Amino acid sequence: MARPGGPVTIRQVALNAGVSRQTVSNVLNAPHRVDPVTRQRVRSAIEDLGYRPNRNARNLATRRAGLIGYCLPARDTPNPFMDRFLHLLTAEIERSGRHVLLFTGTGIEVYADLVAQRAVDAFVLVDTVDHDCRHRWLADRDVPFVSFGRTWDGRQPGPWVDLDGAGVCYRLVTLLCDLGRSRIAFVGRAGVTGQNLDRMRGWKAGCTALDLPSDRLALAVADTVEAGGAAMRVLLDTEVPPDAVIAVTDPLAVGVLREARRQGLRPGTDVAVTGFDDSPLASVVDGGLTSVRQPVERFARTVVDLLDSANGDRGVVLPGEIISRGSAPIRLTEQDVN
Amino acid sequence: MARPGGPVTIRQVALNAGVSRQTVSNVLNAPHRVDPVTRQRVRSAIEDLGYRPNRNARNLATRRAGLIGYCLPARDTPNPFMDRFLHLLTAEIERSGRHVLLFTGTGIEVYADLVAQRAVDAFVLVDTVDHDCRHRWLADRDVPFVSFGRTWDGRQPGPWVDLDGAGVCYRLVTLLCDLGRSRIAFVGRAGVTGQNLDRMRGWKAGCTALDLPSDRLALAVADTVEAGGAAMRVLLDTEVPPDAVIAVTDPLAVGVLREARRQGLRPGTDVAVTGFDDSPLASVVDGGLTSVRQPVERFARTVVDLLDSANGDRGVVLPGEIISRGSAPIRLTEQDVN
DNA sequence: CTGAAAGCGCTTACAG
DNA sequence: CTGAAAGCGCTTACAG
Repeated sequence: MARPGGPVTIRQVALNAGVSRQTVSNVLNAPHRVDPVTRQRVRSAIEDLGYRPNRNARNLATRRAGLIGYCLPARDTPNPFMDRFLHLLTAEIERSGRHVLLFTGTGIEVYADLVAQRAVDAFVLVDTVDHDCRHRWLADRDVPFVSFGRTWDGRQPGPWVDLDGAGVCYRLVTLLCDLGRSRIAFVGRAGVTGQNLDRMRGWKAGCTALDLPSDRLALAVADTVEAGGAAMRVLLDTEVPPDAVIAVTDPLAVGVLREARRQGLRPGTDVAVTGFDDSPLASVVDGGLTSVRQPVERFARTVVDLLDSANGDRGVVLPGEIISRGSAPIRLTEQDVN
Repeated sequence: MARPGGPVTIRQVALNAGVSRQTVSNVLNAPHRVDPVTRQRVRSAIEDLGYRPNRNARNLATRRAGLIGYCLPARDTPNPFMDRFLHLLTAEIERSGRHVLLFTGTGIEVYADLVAQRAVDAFVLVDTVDHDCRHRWLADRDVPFVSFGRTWDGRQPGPWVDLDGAGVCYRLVTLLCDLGRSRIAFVGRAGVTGQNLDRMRGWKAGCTALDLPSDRLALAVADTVEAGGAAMRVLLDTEVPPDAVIAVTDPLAVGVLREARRQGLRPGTDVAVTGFDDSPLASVVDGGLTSVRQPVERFARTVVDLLDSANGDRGVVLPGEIISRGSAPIRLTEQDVN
């Protein structure tokens, strides 16, 4: 394995097998072109010497990088969901001998730099924001990419994958209604983003379809337990308080839950509460928090599929999975277990 | 920026500046060697054309990769602490124009492959286990690496960084004693690892130094809330139950807390509880969980320092920081706020 | 089927 | 200080 005299090159394999370097290359890249006998001989030499083509040399010749750029942004609060996604994405990309190249800079100049250096073949865009400028910038320069998340601005360039937030919220309303709930509130985030609006839309549509009121709405100022508690305080400070709350994140839901308990309400009984992302919080909360699990494996797989299929501007929405726990003991039907 | 005719090469810069390609290269890599006037002219051309050297070509010539390998292992349970570390490490490495290359395979053959392909310059080893075989393998082949975590087997090859677990546990005992606690228990993990033993050693040493008993010990079978609860049940099922518990992880501490409450004990009052890692859980728990925060910024910085200093087999232990919350309202002194 | 040639885009000694 | 030469280790047409 570890030869003296540095790493093994294609020249040594060629010498060892008694062929030219081109033939070794052909065995690796176009095996059908070389005689089975020669092929076997070369393969033995490769095996014996533990040869692996030098990545940089190969990349230079093929004008590829074998790397996919991924921005790992600074987060004020950890996001286990995104970390899981990164892991699965990395594994998926590895299957084709490529790897993920990580960077932290968020400015477009960082992308420009990576492109100019030919350091990556493509990008996977995450933490997409409304009107994200990266998509257009990359598309204009013919740099391949796939977006995890939408920019919510009409004609989004490039392929993308996202959760069907409206769909799962609609479904939550239906299931909460089955549970006998009729005053279903929604706790979103202030500074309404496309994602928020999407989920809110599903909630509204569900309420309308079932003839339930959809006027119980509170917006939290941050994605924290405290902000969730504050939002719940607002909701409870009305004539007829809600008997169910759909929160757009788990921390908010935990805050809602805590405030409810503080005001003497029994979670799951007096008020049903649901969150999003099925974070570790959800199972640690007393009694458990019902939450929407995102199909993170499918997201990762789909992203790589789109990356490799050059599928134009195709967008894919995937359904969320409702995980029922004590905070909202929803009875799932076969429709919910895909 | 985006020129027709593909990306800008060094040849075009040379033409544009009226010099040879070597001179352009020198301006980039040994500016002192070229005449200030020429240098300025070349720099203008670089600027005008938006030139950035092709990474692969440069790498091939310099026999470097500009990439640091990092294995992102599959986790059954999310680890926000390690994810933070990865982010900080990436940022730190970026400062020198390098990047992190991610992979998921844990077998040594994955490392061997990356090395043979010259895909990375070095590795950062995380999720180190007792008697980890990677360190010796890499050291034997002169592949640079730095370990985050110890192998706990005597002569560990290569530089490493780790938490002073014994030190912070010793300190915890002292502070809990100041709080009037005299029956301080320890909840570790079964299948005792070096990390466990290190922390346990600190706890034992602290108890001994203060003339406190150190016989209250329970081992949890998994790193979960449930296992923590089970361990606490064991500890409470004795003649004189503990009035303080040091748990080696936050999930275990949450389990301890929950079990205590279930048995009618008031956390922070009847029994003080501390955890490790200052995870999001710690601040979400009612009243808050006192926890040991790891100096993750310093870890990342130190790892990169060691990576670049070729500092032989130097090992660095860094102190933990105690974050006091309701579950163990420890009074910190200036000694604890470094 | 196989190999001699050219080239990928840089850098590193080394003459001038 | 500057440039002609050689080389990094591959691959890709293209003759034979």
